Amino acid sequence: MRFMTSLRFIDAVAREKSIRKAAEKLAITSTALNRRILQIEDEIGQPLFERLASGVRLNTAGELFVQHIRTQTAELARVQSQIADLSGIRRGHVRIASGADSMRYFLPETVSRYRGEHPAVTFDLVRQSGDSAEQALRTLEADLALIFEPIKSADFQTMATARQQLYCMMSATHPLAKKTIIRLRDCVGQPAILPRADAGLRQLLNVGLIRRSVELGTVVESNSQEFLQNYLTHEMVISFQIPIAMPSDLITAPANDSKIVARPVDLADVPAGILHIGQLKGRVLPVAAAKFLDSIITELGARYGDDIDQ
Amino acid sequence: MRFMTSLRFIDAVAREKSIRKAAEKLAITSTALNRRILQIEDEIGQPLFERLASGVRLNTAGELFVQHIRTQTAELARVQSQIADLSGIRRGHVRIASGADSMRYFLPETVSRYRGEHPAVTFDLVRQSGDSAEQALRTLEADLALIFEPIKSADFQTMATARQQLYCMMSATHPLAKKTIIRLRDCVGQPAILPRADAGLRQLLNVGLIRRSVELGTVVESNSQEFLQNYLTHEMVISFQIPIAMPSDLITAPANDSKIVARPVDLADVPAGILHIGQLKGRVLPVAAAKFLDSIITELGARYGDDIDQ
DNA sequence: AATTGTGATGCATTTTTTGCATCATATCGA
DNA sequence: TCGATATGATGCAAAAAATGCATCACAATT
Repeated sequence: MRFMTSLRFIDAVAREKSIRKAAEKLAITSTALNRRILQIEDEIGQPLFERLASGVRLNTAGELFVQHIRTQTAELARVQSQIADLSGIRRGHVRIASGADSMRYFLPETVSRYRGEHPAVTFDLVRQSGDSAEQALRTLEADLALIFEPIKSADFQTMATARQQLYCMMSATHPLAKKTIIRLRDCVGQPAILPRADAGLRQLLNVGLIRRSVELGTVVESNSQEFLQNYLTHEMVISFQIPIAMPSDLITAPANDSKIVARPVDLADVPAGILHIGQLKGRVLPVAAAKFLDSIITELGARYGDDIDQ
Repeated sequence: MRFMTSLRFIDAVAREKSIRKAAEKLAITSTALNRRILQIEDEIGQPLFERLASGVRLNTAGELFVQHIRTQTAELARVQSQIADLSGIRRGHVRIASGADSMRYFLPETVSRYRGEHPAVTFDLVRQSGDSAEQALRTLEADLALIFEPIKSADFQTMATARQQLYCMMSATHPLAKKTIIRLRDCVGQPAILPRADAGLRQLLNVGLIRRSVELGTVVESNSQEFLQNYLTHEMVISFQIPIAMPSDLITAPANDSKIVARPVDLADVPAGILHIGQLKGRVLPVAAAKFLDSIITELGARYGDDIDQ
């Protein structure tokens, strides 16, 4: 959209906090970019940026204006999506910020099914921690966020939730694999590999461990779920996971020859965590995003039945 | 604002329903305007206007897009006003749609007082019937509307109301002037000059007349309040008016030598009408408009005490 | 059939935007 | 303390975009 150019540029400068850096990203010279900014500031009647030796920073007026730019950009996207929707085939672009949990199996499956029905819809999927996912909603870089515990911002509007019981993962030959339900006391001293402390799952687990005075033999911490899962096949260790981050049939229809098994942790030891699916409070989503949200809710309902729509 | 040019142009074409007419108003050639529209349509990916032999008309996509343009324009004005407000002196522009009643004395006085405090704020005051005032709010041509009975649109958000008792106006030498309260039966057959049927006041009066089976000797109908009032000094006729459309001291402190007097009509015959002050539902007003609305409410409170804020 | 209105388009002109070279200034490190 | 290296601002020429004129194609009206 040509008429949005200057606004896009200002947004970019605000994000990069530097005219030259933004210019590079935008593939124009700093001269041109600088001039556009000066021109807008001139039309507004006062500066939007403070000039520092290290670059630029938004002043109060700039904060207001950039906020306006971002909502207008999102609004335009919504209107465009609505207009595209008139022509029959649904078009549009959906931007999702999500923790790693949903990004493994749930989103690939759900996005793929949705694209099967609406091939003209495209997606951005950004793996982010809960905090930055909420931030992405606020800056309108994302339409939807999937966050597993905890929600911090008051701007987050939960559209659906899914209870996620903690599961203990291990090799099929691990002694604990014989049990159908795992108690934390079974795990005392067990070598374990865990996600790092910033993951919602780890926080949930920690609360349980402290309450039951259980200590694990933590041998590896990693923020790579890939690593955690694959490591299980190499050493007799336990790990923990929530259903959404597992292949969809691992619990419901486990293969007999599966090398990895998942056993639920007793809810008395660790209560179920909540996966939140939401958007920026008060925002009207583009058609494509709104419909994909429906699709997510349907899928969660099919899998976990006990969701709560809000 | 330079980046709004194309959008402004499209809005103008939508209003004029003709590229050439709009071009004339915008002081450019139809060529340039036509090209801008083609360009935007190209970027959107589909046409916004239907081309007719007599001009153009918005199609569904165009309706959506023009609606977006209008809200965006209003939002920009609000942000600009908010930014201007940062610099201390309040700046901005307030656009008011109002019936003739408030336009006579109330708005001149109120606007003038407000401008005394904030000289950098400018005003548009458009005299309109109730229906088109509501329409002006919807198309975002007006920030505030003052409408005397009845409110039709669900998009109208009443921010304040003032009860307005009907008054009978006449020459000081008119026989009825001796009464302190006028009953409708006193007016049977009296030569009267009345506003036309589209005025809220006339509708209010009609209901009372029918209820009391009273007929006036209507000698003149006019939609010019100026005419109605001045005619009273030339012929022994009665007219009707509401307080907001009278000089502010005509009721509270009438001069002894005043040629025109106002006497209240018994509330049992004609109930008080309601003057509504409101905005488009859900809209966030620019600072200047919001503050002027406060000013209106204060003034109404001082005059009529019995307003209801909503 | 002629006239009058509409929007669309090729081309020359004007206006705006862009990029290069350079300046003024602030910060950091030797 | 003095370069070295960042930053944003600015004069000027080149590139790109917008504009206006003349004209076309089409439809409705007279």
